[in-house]
Amino acid sequence: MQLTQMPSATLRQRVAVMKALAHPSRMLIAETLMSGEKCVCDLQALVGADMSTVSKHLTLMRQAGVLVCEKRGLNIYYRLACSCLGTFLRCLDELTPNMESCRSSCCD
Amino acid sequence: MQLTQMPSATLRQRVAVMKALAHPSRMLIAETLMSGEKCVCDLQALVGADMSTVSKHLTLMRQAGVLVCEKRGLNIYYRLACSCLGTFLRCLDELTPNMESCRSSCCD
DNA sequence: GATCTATTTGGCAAAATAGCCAAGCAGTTT
DNA sequence: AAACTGCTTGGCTATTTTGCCAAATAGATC
Repeated sequence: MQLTQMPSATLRQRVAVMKALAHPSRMLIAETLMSGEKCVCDLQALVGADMSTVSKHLTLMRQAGVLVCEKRGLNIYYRLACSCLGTFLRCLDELTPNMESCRSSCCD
Repeated sequence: MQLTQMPSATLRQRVAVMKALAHPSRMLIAETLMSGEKCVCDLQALVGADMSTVSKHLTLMRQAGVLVCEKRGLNIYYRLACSCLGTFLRCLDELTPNMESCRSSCCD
């Protein structure tokens, strides 16, 4: 692997963000946080996995720069760090209808 | 794992797109294709991996709906299927400067 | 029709990721 | 200060992803 051209820091940052969103539980968390911050226990209830698993997902997303957290009282609240995500996801959702043509190989 | 709420087809589609972009070689391919279509051998030269590896990356991206391909003459040309990607990536790149605060835990 | 060219597919080993349990930890309440 | 609350970390196994090689394929050229 010999990835020239783009600044590698930029590339790594972008890939980290994509990885942070490339999992059903994490995508659901991101979607949910678009309507405002939530504490870890809320997100655990949403995802339905072990608390430790959810915590690890959140750490990953925070380290990628997708989420920010803040401690208030007993709870830790997470929220989205960037607003551009919603726009992108809505665009992707609209892409879905014409998917059949995209999924097939051009050699079929 | 018990992911309620969002239509699961939408969730799966979104996750597939994110996975398709969550790899340095594939992100580089996506970035490159923003300036127009390229054939597989061009992309192999860019990425610097085995041809079969690049081909598998391209298949993954096509199946996720990120790329479309077309055969012309001896070559197969790949291009981006959606234009919204560029906007999102530029937004992410601008996010980078304030990353330090995002990466740290709120409990530090 | 044999050969060449561009690309895909199969198969496998190595590396990365996911998720559970148990244990740790920092504030809070008693 | 003991016990509780909300969350994170360590450790482990199971699953998924990655990337190479070798083999297959489809169309172009000889």
